Amino acid sequence: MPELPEVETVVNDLKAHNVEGQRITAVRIFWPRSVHSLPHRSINATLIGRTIKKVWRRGKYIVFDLEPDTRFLIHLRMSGRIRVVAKSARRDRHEHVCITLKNDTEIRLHDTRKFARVYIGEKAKGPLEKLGREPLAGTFEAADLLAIVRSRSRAIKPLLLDQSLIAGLGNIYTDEALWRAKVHPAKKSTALSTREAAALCRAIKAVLRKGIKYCGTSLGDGDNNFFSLGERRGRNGDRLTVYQRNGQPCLRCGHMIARIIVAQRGTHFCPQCQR
DNA sequence: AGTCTTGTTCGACT
DNA sequence: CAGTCGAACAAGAC
Repeated sequence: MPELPEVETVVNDLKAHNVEGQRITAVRIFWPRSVHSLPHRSINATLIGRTIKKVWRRGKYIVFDLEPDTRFLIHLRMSGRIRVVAKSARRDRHEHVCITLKNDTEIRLHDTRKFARVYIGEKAKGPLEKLGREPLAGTFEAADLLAIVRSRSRAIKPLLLDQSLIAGLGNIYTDEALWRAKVHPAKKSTALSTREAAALCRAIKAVLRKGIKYCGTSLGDGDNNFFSLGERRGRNGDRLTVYQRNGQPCLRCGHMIARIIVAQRGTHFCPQCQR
């Protein structure tokens, strides 16, 4: 599923497909619940005729800054994918929102599960305001993570997944970061030492950068698997250290990787080196 | 053919 | 209030 590195990959691919600078000429919606707009009828007025000035990422949101001043967001949730295709291309039955551009291409939201959302105009403000720190920002340092883990008393894994504290981590990269930092996913956040918090901060940045470097994680061929534009697979799946490696040996100590449930989430870790 | 699974958000409950 | 738990979302896998 798309987490920070996957969303970053999609943003990079959108830039490579030259959507920046294009004017929006039409919007077609085939599954209304995929769109959050206020009021819903103003979608055309908010988008059509405006130019996409910049595409960027905040947490797991794709942000489209428009000119004149407004924006829309896309959150891919579990199985959402973005396509940029000729507007004449036949619509797939899972393509729920099509945004036509001046150059006769379309940005299409494809989602078998229909959980992905497009936030338009006023509705695009709230989601970004609720987000916490950007983990890859240079200003996000060990001391910042330490302050966050000390500010709450809960298991470290759900804390890392809390988008209002740190924006962009999901199940995959959280498990990867905790393994790398040798921290047990169920350990109480307040019990982390200064040293552990520093290691975890470094681990978070490292696993996210690695994910971006290999254009995201695509596991298997299922419908909720991640693909970027052009059905391009991420190559980070082969490089995961713990996620979905339960039953296989730990790459550090050889102990068998375990799968447990933490905060109702499937969690992969090494019982030997993560205490 | 019904049940389970999946990630995220949100609301209810403790 | 802070944290935990479960529901809802939707469709594919089994």
